[in-house]
Amino acid sequence: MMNLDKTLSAAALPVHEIVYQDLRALILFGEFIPGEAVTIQGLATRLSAGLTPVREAIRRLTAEGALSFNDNRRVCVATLSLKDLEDVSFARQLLEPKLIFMAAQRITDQDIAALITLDSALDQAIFRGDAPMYLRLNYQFHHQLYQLAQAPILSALTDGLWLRFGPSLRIVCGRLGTLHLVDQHKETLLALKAGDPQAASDAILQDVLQGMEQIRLGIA
Amino acid sequence: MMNLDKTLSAAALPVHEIVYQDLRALILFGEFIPGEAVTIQGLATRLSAGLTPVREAIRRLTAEGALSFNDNRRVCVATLSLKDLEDVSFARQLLEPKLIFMAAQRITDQDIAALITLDSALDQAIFRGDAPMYLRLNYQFHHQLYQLAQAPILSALTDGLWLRFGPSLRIVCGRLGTLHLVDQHKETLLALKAGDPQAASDAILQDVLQGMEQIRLGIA
DNA sequence: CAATAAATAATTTGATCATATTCTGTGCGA
DNA sequence: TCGCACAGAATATGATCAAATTATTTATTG
Repeated sequence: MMNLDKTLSAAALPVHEIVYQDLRALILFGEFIPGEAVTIQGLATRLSAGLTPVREAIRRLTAEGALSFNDNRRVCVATLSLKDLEDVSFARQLLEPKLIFMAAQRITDQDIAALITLDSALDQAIFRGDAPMYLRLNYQFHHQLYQLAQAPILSALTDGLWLRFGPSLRIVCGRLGTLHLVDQHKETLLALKAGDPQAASDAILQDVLQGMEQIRLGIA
Repeated sequence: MMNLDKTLSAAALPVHEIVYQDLRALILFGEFIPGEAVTIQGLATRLSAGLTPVREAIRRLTAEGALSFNDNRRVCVATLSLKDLEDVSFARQLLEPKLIFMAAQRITDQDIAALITLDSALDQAIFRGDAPMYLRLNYQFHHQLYQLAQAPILSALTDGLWLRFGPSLRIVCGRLGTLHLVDQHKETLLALKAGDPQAASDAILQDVLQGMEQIRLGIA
């Protein structure tokens, strides 16, 4: 007989996978402060899991640069220096336009419609001043495009960069609010609708530059 | 009293760290075949470690793309499709020249001397047909340059790419031998000695292109 | 009877946890 | 200031359970 869990709840993921995703979201969407210490026990309690799965999730996120493993064997949320931010920015400027160019070549009208819906919700979140929701939706907007590019390795690299500046984004929003936020999503969507990969690529580059500049202002 | 292990054997690293480094080297230097299954228990036995540290190392390397986590919850050495190779190649072409440009700006005569020594040993390994040694030294040559760039994030990204094509490199050497191998290390070293970052950057780009092309021939 | 398919048993492997050990930093007292 | 003891935290092991694969047996069909 077919396992009901698999059909209903997506796949019955291992606990270490669930913990990873939860912890990833916590870091990505600003539940932690850069430099904040995290303990295995603390996370196990917070996420209702055992020590081993938490340990595995921590190692994964350490490999991705979201957490840092100190000499003391303690783990803390990675901090982002200005120099680090420049490196992240450099990498995003190279990778993200390429991904969006590829995505634009295979995107369907249905995909575009979904992105428009997402972008509307994003605008509303900004208007409401809902920073956590803004962070989630903005990430989703970009992440969807990465997936459309059908380039797993480049997507993984670019996705991983978000973990580096995720915690700092929180500070940006907290300090400056959300109303001032601007993006190039409208321009990107127009280019996608027009079937113009180069224009979409250019628009995203501007979006990346704006985003990175906002973080620079926030952490400076 | 100070711990003697720390002064003598570098730092008394945790087992999970040692296992990670060992396993990383095994993957990077061709001890595994792409697609080969790895078991937790098998690695624990092979590396004389417990299950938990091995598990942690596996999660780290999975996050880096060296291993892949299947739906079966089994883990195997990642394979590299031609499409994947193109993506890796694209990323290396963008990242590596930048790193070497930065390295060239801060490199010392002492650093250059060390690289020359390394490159000589590399030539000898090629001449002897010692493929494993060639793989190690070639990686070291590039890795040293990454470190000189003083850009931890870009270095980590670029370093991680080696894990993607490491296992395939082995096949290249095994199938084609080492004697035909060519690189642009001499040109790179000349540019470094001349204090010309752009020339060093260009030389490394050629080296990357050659290297990626060799893999393309190997896995095609 | 042979061949294929289905069911079941055995083995391997992964996931998780409880527990013991080791490490790190800190505060106390000499 | 130095050394020692203690508390908190990370580390590591092995046991136990669950899932999946493989091997074996049984049943069925042409």
